[in-house]
Amino acid sequence: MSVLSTHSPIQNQLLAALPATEFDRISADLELVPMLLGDMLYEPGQQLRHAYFPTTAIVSLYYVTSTGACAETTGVGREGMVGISLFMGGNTTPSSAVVQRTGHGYRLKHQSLLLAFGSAGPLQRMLLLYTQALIAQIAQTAACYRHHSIEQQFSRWLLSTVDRLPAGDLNVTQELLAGLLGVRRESITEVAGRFREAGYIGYRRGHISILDPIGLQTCACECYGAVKKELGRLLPQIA
Amino acid sequence: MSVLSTHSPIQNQLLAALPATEFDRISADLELVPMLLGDMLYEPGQQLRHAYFPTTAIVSLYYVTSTGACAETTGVGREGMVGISLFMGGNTTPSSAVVQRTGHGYRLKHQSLLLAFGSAGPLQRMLLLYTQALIAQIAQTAACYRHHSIEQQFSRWLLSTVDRLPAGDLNVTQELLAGLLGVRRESITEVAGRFREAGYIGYRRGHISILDPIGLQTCACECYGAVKKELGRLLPQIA
DNA sequence: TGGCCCATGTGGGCTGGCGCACAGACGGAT
DNA sequence: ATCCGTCTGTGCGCCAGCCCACATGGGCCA
Repeated sequence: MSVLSTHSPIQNQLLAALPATEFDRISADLELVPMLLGDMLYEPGQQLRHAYFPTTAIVSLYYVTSTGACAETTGVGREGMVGISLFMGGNTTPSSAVVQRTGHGYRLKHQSLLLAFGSAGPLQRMLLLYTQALIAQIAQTAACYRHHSIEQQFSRWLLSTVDRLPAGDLNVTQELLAGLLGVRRESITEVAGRFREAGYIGYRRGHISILDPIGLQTCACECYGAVKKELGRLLPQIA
Repeated sequence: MSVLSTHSPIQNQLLAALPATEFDRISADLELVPMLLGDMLYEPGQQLRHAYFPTTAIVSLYYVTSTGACAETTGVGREGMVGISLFMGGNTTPSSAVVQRTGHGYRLKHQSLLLAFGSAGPLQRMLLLYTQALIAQIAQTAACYRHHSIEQQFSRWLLSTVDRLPAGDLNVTQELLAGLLGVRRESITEVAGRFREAGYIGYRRGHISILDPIGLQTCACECYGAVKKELGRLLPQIA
């Protein structure tokens, strides 16, 4: 099974939503890249050279505090892109981006992106709308961190992650996940145990699989649905 | 003392940073408006008609959870604008914006803003850079909510608020402030008491004045400085 | 097949922030 | 000058989530 036959840029929903003529303008510059768990796409202050459009990979954007604690501000999967600072003008951000699920994506050179963005067509419009959705997502995360329990946040994270997955289970250790959410590993272990007992999820060393999304939704806060709804409002072509 | 003699659009730092020719294109459409404590500039889902450029007023953007709890995601003063969803394309947002400090600002009709934004000049560039700064601010707030104590967050809030003020004290009750930060009123009372004792702030019924910003900084988390630094990096013309 | 590393399970003690309840006191309005 | 509503002070008990320490066991590699 060759790589060429199984991968296509239109697996990324943003790219898929572009009108054909607009897509053709950049398609030659789209470069398929493997994205491996732990790959650091950018670090604070580092100049970006590419924007990434994940297809099967998932990326986490997060902040690191001065004491070393982490907090994921949002995830990016096939519904989005990484590197909005390229067209927003800042070229870099104070946050970090790391691959959270191994997979593939397409990257686009800074120049090509700017060129396409600058022509004020559908691509610009789409990227700005996606950025607005991203803002809503980050803001929702802030409220979620402030008010919701670990159980709620964990459910929310699981649900939004399966939405970004074609299928199958996640290769994530509880340790890593706790790090992303900025909570103790033990707290995750405890909640995960409850969820397994309830039949919502299954897991073994380094793997989590969602068995009952509906059940999970009863545990999640409204943030999951709110973010999804806003993305659908802004970019109805997606999902 | 007439209103005309004491108010000018260039009291807003974004407007002031525009090149003269660019500023002239919109200046005729800028309308001075009073902004009173509690004024709701927009609610979730409500179609915006104007963008606001505060001069002496301060606005809070916040989320309300399904249980009625609030969480401020960011504030906007003379350094920024309210209503980015107008040029981002979504026209509305799931958040709310309310005036937190009485003052004035200039508003600009949706049409005029779009027209100026669409010409891809310095104004577009500036608004996008400001939006990126806003994203950084919201993301930092998320991390802050996750990891920092009420004392740290309170200090941070006070410091970033005085930065938006020409001078003088704040007309804010502890109750309102607790609501914004999404914490108990009693928690604010307690920390405020400690700060007063330390000589950092003074207050009486509904008023807070910052006496020792340097002292407050020793209590604040890095978020205050980080946000300020990022704004300075993206828009060096401002402060 | 055996060994080792790292992910997961479990328990105990601690504390920041919550919820509730009520007392005092400032200050605008009559 | 008085009154009353609202803002501020304070004291409980409570619990989610923290930090720390250690036991167990799965899975990869030699």
